[in-house]
Amino acid sequence: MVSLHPIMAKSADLDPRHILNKSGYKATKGRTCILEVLINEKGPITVAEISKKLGRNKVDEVTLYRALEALVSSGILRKVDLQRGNARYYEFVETHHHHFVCSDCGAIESFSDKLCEKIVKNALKNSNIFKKADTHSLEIFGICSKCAKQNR
Amino acid sequence: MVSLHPIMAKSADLDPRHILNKSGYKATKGRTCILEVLINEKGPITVAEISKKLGRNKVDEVTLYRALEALVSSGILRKVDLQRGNARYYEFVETHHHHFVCSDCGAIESFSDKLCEKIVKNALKNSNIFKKADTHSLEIFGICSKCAKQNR
DNA sequence: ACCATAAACGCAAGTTAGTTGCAATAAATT
DNA sequence: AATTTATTGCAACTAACTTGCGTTTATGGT
Repeated sequence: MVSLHPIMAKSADLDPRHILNKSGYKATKGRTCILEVLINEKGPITVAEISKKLGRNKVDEVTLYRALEALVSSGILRKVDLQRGNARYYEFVETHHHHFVCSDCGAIESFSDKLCEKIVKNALKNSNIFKKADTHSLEIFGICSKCAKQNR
Repeated sequence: MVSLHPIMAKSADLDPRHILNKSGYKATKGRTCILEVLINEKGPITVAEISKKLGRNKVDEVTLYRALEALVSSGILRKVDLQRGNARYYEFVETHHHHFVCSDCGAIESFSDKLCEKIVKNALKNSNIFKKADTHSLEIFGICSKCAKQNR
């Protein structure tokens, strides 16, 4: 075990191997690289894009799907639907946030708003069958100014 | 043209044929039945479920997909992702609302909250690239009390 | 009521997205 | 270093969705 010089060390919660082990997974070459791609990406990305970014570390598609599913079930990744064809997107969950998506070019802008918690609280209060919320997703769709200009 | 007795008449905005024509579509037997299923359903439903509910009015899957896509593009239907496997859900858009979904059994409870508009407004104000929002989707995920009881 | 026309349809075939079972491999634990 | 158990890759498969094209059908004009 080589210890890194302080300035080189990643904070533990951004180190793929550490994250994997902490959640009871083996830090295999495959999963480490997959998680690394998602940590660096810092935004939603499709399975096909992940595969491409893996480059020479590419894994079998089955392995990729299984890894993603596992990481989602542990809350390390999040699966989001950006209404772009049939693609599902995955993103590393660092802080909870939402997306503003361009329906035309797919540009994504992230945002967060504490009012969301209030809405969830309201929904719980008014619900007959739910007593607790685990998570939520909010996406706003529109046309970005670049596309708006082009389409005119 | 037979005019219906007042008590039999559907309000125009719930009559599939009227809705179709108003948006420039032909009120074919297929599309009329498809839209009828969705109007009666009053909640998100999968393509497979729609097909089953069509019964003897079943249409080819291609026809179904093309009809759904057209109706979504006109804002008559809405496509939602309830994070249940790979199924996409469609629902008739009567009033804007959101979903509280049980991650276990898939039970759906609809709700709406005016705070959402506020969030959209905030997001627009803070955005660098969006000047206008068309629509948004909000889903809350949790375990319903029935499933919570069973799993214990 | 008939005709023209454009939308909508169904079929066949194809693509993309995601899954299952299983034997081989590689982390982690002892 | 040996053992254990998660993870991997392969082959084959299912599910979800799409494209092209010739035929049918609703609708608006005569």
